[in-house]
Amino acid sequence: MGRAFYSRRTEVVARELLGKTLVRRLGGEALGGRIVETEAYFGSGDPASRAHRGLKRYNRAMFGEPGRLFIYNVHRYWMLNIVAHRDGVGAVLVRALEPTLGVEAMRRNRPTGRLRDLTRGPGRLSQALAVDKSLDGVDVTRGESPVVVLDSPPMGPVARSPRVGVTRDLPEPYRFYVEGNPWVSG
DNA sequence: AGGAAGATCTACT
DNA sequence: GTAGATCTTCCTA
Repeated sequence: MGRAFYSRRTEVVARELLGKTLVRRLGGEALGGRIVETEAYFGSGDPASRAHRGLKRYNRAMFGEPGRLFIYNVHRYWMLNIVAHRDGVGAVLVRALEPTLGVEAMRRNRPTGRLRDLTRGPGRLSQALAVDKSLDGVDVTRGESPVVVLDSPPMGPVARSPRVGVTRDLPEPYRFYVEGNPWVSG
């Protein structure tokens, strides 16, 4: 997907990323899968957002060019976001994948019994794809990047709900997911 | 230098 | 279904 795809309202991009294929290039292999769950986060008006209290060193990617990764830590995990906004500030948290590529390599990164637990949830997904802060700012619209997003056919009915785990949410629901998909968290 | 928060996960019961 | 671990970053002193 190109720059124009991400240069739209954050919630539109969050909705349209469902079904797309997220690919992580690692050691000559391609790992990843179909995006089945996302959330939209905004700028100063969003109390749950990392951008809420203004520009810091660690969140500068979120204020920048759409189509770049914004990686940030919570507890001991890394959250993978793609910067997406038209006016203001925003990013889309990728919360879950249905694994389709490099399953063996992902299991090496994140040993787990159940395939279902491989990429269900933002922390698990980042472990399986070996995502950490070093990928902050990577441009996913460039073909040679270590993370890219490929267009893919739609997957099924989309539902929305309040965002997961946030202490202070917005009145509108900003979580989007593919209804009934086993890799959706929660 | 130390404390607190946080968009989580695991391992119990 | 709930308690506790764990780590990066920020804030205050």
